[in-house]
Formats: sequence, structure tokens, C-alpha cells
Amino acid sequence: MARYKPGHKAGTRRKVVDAALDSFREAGAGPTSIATVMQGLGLTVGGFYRHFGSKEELLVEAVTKGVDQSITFLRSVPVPQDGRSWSEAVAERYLSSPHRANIARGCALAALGPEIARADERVRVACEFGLRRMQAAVREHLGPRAEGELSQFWALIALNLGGIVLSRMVADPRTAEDILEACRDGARSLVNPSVRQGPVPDGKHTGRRSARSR
Amino acid sequence: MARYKPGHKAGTRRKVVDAALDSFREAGAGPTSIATVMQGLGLTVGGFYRHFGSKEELLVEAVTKGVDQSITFLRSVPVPQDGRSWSEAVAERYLSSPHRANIARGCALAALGPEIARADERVRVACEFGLRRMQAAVREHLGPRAEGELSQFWALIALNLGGIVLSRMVADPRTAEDILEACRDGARSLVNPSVRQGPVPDGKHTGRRSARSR
DNA sequence: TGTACATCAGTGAACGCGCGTTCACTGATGTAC
DNA sequence: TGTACATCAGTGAACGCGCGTTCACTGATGTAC
Repeated sequence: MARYKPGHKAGTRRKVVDAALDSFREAGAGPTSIATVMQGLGLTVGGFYRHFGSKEELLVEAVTKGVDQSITFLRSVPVPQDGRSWSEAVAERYLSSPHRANIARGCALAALGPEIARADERVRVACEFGLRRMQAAVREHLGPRAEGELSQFWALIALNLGGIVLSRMVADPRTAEDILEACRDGARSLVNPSVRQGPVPDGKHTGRRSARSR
Repeated sequence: MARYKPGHKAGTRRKVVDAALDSFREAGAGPTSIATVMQGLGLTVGGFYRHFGSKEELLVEAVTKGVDQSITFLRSVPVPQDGRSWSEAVAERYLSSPHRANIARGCALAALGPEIARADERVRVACEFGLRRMQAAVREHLGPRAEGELSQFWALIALNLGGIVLSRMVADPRTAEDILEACRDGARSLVNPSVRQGPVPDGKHTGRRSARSR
């Protein structure tokens, strides 16, 4: 060993991935420069290549970490005991204005979707592995009685991801709100199909209004 | 007038937007260079600025055109007369392998979502206007009896957009297929909530299998 | 205990490259007289 | 009818700039003897 304490290199590497993930989400992976990421950590460009072989290798790690953060989020949403579905509770928090406004700390898949789609195979393999870990974590979280809800796993992810992206693509915050609300309603009817058609029966849990269509 | 026939300039402009839209979808708007787009049309970079003030202005037009193409697609999907919902019929065609494979000619919103989200206001205004035109077109297409289905407009768009993006983010084509299938099932239960829980009742319309969860 | 050498995370200048944008110029056609 | 000038879509070189990656170097610490 030399010059630095044991664990130092691993710590630097982790900081680089963290900083890169934030910047990737905020600005996109393409527009993020390695030099800027390193500078933000008080380091210089050259050092980057003591940790990663290329920028793409960094993207692989960032995607993995991003998905793991999403898994942590999903685990943090308790299964409701009042008859609401877990999917509804997830959508409530995910399809929200704070999440919409904070892309830098929000869902990595929503921030990087098409960039991951165009990236080469290693990135997509990392993404797929992450999604499988996510599916396994949700299965464990929901327990054995919720296989029906788990069968909607992909649709739930797609609706949430699509909803937050869509809400960020429009200029007017009120339209964004309408989109988020309509998608939360959609998540409800996805797993709890009895509640639908016409206005939501009652503002029982949160007093939420029914979807307007503008 | 001079040198070129009337309508020539408008024709060139249209060709530039068309070529740019393809490249934006295929490679992303950021990674697409103006020089390459112009070269593909047998023109040179300098000429670009006789048509557009900046690359961003081109993005505004490309987004508008992309959404208009999506509207044309939605109009092309007939309202089924056999009890299936229109949303189900749309998802059938949108959440498909050919669409997944052909990002260059596919849905512009799915290809450019986060880039539009990060673009400045003019781009997002164009996107929002496009989505309003889309909503109006769907309302007209469905007719007055389908207000219930229209209330799921945003959720349907989000589920489709999220589903195709998600399917492109994974490396294994079989996983991608599972995702698309699960999202098609999701679209079905979104508007037609009686059909759900456990396997789909019957392979009546297409013999589609129920969602596997892998 | 003392000295020579090896290690290796980090430095910072340099590389070749492609980008968006600008600008003086071209040249076929239309217009003024 | 003939000539000088205006128009303007398109040219292509040049601008300044930032990027990913390379590489010879640094220097504090660990190891060999």
C-alpha cells in the first residue's frame, strides 16, 4: 500500500459514481463531462482513468447504483393495511411534484431512459440486472399473497416512469400536475380495477380529486 | 424571387426537419450534428442558418412534427367494434416488437422524452401544444360516448411511452417481449378493468398469453 | 537502524477531434429603367 | 430589347470551444536488504 489509507481508493471511486449519477440525471449522460465531475470532487481528469477504463464503464456503474436507489425507495413504501394497493401507494410518492421537480435526485431510469436504450450492451445488461433485482425485491416486499399485484410489475414501472417523464416534458406546471394525477389514478385502476369509471367514489384516503381531462 | 422555384425553400426546410427528426430519434438530439443532417441532404452546414436561427429552433420543429406523426398514428387505429377498448387496440400496435426495434421511425416522445424535459421552455411549449392537439384528436376519434376512456388519456400515453422505453432499456429481447406483453395487459386493465386478476379469461381476440412475471 | 527501491492514486499538459455558429462569397434569376 | 443592379438559397472555410483519452511525472508510504 502507499500514500493513502486502505479503502481510500474505493471511497474515491464511490464518490465519482455518486457525483456522476447526479450529473447524469441532471444534464444527461452525454452532456456530462468527466472533467467537470472530477473537478466537483476536487480532483483532476487524469485520475479518472485510475478508476474506470472509459466513460461508458462509469455509466454502467451509475445505472446500477441508480436502480439500487430505486429499489431502496420501493422498499421504503409500506404495504398499506387499509385496502389500498401497494402500487397505489408507490404511485402516490413517485408520481409527485417534488419528484418531478428534482430530476437530479429522482429516478435514474426516468432521467436516462432513452440514453440507456441507445447505449451499448453492457449498459443495458446492467439495467436489466437491476430491474431483475428490483422485481425480486418487490416480490419479497409484497409477500406471497400479492402475486396478482406482482403480475402488474412491468406495467406499474412503465406507467410510473412514463408518467414522470411526460410531466417533465410539458411547460405548464398545471398540465404537469394533471398528468401526474391522471397517472396516479391509472395506477389505482391498474391493480384495483373495481375503483373506476366516472369520478373516484370518495376522497377517503387523501381527498384527491378525480382526473380532469382539460 | 431568385434562382430557385417558388416553394423550393419551404421544401428544403421540410426535408431538413424530416432528416433531423429521424436522426434525433435514432441518436438523440444532442449527439446529432447539424453538419451531418445537412450532408445527408447533399447540402452544407452554412445553408442551415438560412432556415433556422439555431439548433434548438430545429428541435422545436422536430418535436412538433414528431407529435403530429403520433397523432396520425392514433387516428389510424380504428375503434374496435368487438367490445375491446380502443386503448387496447392502440397498445397492441404501439407496444410491439417492430416499434421497439425501429427507434428511428418510432414515437418521438419515447425517443426524446428526457431530452425534451431538459430542453428550454420553447421546446416544452411545443411538446405541450402537440399533446393538446393529440388529446383533441383522440376525443374526436373516439366520439362522444367514450368520455370515460378519454379520462384515461394521460395514463394511456404514459403507460405506452414508459413501456416502449423500458423494453428498449434491457439487453435481452425476451425480457423486452415480456415487458411489452405485460404493458399491453396493463393497458387492457386500465380501461377495461373487469378483465383481470389471474390469467386472461380467454384467447378470444388474439390468443395472447397472460403476463408472465419471470 | 538505515538506505535504496517499488508502488500507485493523483496531476496537468497535450493529443486529435467534432461541434455550433459566423461570414464573405457565389451565381442564377427577377426587376428597374 | 438591352443592361445594370438586387435578391437570396446555398457554399465552405474559419472561429472558439469543450470533449474523451493518453502519458510522463509526482511524492508519500511500504518493502527488501
